Amino acid sequence: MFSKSCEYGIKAMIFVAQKSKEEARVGVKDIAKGINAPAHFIAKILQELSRKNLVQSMKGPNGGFFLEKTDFQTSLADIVKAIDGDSIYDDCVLGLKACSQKNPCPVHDEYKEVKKNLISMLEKNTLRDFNDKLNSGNYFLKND
Amino acid sequence: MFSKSCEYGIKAMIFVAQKSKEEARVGVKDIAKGINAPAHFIAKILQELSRKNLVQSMKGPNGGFFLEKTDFQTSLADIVKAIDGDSIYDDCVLGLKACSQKNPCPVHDEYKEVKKNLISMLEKNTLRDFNDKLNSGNYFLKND
DNA sequence: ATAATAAAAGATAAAAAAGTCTTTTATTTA
DNA sequence: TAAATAAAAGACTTTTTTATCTTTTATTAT
Repeated sequence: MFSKSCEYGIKAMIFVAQKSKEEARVGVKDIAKGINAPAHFIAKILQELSRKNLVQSMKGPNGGFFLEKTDFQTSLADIVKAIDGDSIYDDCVLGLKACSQKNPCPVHDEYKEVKKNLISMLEKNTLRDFNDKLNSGNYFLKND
Repeated sequence: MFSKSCEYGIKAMIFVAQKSKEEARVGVKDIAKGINAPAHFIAKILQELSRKNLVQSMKGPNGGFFLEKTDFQTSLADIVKAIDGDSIYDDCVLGLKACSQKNPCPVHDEYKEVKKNLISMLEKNTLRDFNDKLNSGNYFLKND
């Protein structure tokens, strides 16, 4: 479904959201531990997300990644698009270059519904939502 | 969503279904042209599907791949499982090893619906269905 | 039988994705 | 101002996926 980078990116963003209340910043090492991912790899991913302004960062002592208030309304779709691009929106299930309503592959019509469902899910769920879930203690960002 | 092998596999199966009426067999080269895919690559994929008995094959002159009557009821899910394994059924969207109802990732609940929708689509659509669609002339297995 | 045809099988190669390591730059604290 | 800290950047390595090439085996037609 998503690339590994994207899976890590989503988890990292949720983790930072969770930890970045009241001006606190989270370092790459903490994030890496918190989501069970390779530190250098997520550093790279977060740098990309930082360039695209989905997350903020600060160098030096007490530096790290953090979110501004408005960043909490970032949706899963925003993160996925920033990392994996628009493939979920644009690509044909069967990989046809120019699959469209007018030029559909045999699976186009049936897949359209699934896709709509998926995109709507990605667009309506924001970092704030996941934050609330994690606070309930019943959801996890790692389990091994 | 699916691996390239799986995309090719689905297209190849639909193509063979389409062409394999009345005992006719289709060669790898024809399939490759028909779905715009590398011949050796789809040969390998079809060999795998043949071993799993989703498609039949015959060597020698007038040999090639073909379907038996019962093969037409093969669903997309059958093909996907044969090539990509059960990852669509089993894997967590965020890649957690042991994500489950009791140990869910933050996206688990929301993704469950999407997944259900996707699986139901894959299970209900068979080669016969796509055959009918292609026969209508309004659907395509390649467009470049 | 022999030659031709086409899939089966397996080795090899190329490309992309995932992951690691090192150096540089910005920031803070002493 | 110097040392310490932590992200930024980019080179590099490994692994996986995708693709190609060659040899073998089965089948058919002459």
